[in-house]
Amino acid sequence: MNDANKREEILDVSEAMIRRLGFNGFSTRDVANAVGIKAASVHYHFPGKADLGDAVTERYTARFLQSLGEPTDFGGAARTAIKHYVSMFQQALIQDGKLCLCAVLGAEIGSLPTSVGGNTKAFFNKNIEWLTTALTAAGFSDTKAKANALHIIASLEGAMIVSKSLGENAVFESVAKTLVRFVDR
Amino acid sequence: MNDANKREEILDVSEAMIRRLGFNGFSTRDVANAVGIKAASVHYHFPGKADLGDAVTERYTARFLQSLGEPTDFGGAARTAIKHYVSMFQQALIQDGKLCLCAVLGAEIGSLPTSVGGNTKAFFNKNIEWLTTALTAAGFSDTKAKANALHIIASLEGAMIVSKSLGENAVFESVAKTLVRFVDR
DNA sequence: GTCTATAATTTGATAGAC
DNA sequence: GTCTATCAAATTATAGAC
Repeated sequence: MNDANKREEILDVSEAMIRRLGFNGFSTRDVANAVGIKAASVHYHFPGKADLGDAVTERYTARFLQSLGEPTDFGGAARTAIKHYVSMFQQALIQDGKLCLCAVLGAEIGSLPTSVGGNTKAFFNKNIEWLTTALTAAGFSDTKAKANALHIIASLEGAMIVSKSLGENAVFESVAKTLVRFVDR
Repeated sequence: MNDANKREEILDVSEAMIRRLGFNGFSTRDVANAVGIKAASVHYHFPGKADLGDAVTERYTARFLQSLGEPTDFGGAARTAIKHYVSMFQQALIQDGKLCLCAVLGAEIGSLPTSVGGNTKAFFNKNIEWLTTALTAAGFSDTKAKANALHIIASLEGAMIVSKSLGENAVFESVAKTLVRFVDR
């Protein structure tokens, strides 16, 4: 395992822990143990926990946006765009069994390092922009596109939390289904 | 300040801290400082932090359900029932500047004491039941009532988180407005 | 890059005086 | 009920050897 991979491994484990336990629910030692190194080595790669949080949120946002692709690629098909968007969250919850990183961080935004809070905010803004652009391209007015974008991201983030809390994927599935029908009208 | 009030004061401060910082974002010492007593005195009222979490979640759920009233009080008026339900969350976010307690706890459910996680789950189940009953009383089929109930609570919890993260109440207001129109059809 | 060793601080909690 | 005093463990690091 070379350096670059070890760094990525630390990020992988940290992201998983934040999404399962919250930013204040684990220690750098926990990360070290899971990776198989010592806590001091984690601090070599990331001086402070805030730096670790920064790197995790930046990587997560970049990866998420890249997987999303261009919002204009769906042309006039709003339903296709929304289905694609919904499937991104669905995959995270159902396959990985994990919440959206920024749903967790957003819930504890008051106790996050400033930079991590800023990255969380940026994630939401970029997602809203993506959805608004996709819906505008599908013929929605600017006002309706924005309102629908907010509704979609809020529903999905909330559905993940409720679904995970109840231990029933069916909750998320139901909301996702309702959402696709809803936006399609 | 008599005993009963001091206990309530501890609960007030603890609830506020959980809703702002998350369950792992504060210490019993923080609570003691805010109340103006010593940490040992907090432990007299609540032996462990889990007991404190239990009491906060139980009180929150009871108070929330009482404020909600009976779901059948709205008769056939789905829009009135939903508006009332939405206003409960609106008040918390806009006036108190705080998220729903269980939105925060649900996001960090993986690192909560078992009993607190159970109370969080119970809050969601009771809310879903309230909404389902209200919509059924308004003429929705059982299936549609349930699907709408899940959609409503998910949207509101998610909207609070996104809104708080972005520092814009407008996000919540938009989702609330969309939601009332949506359910009304 | 990773280790050992260490340290300052915080945290959750208890014992026992008042 | 609240306090002082205390504690063990955990947490977030840092210094310096290898």
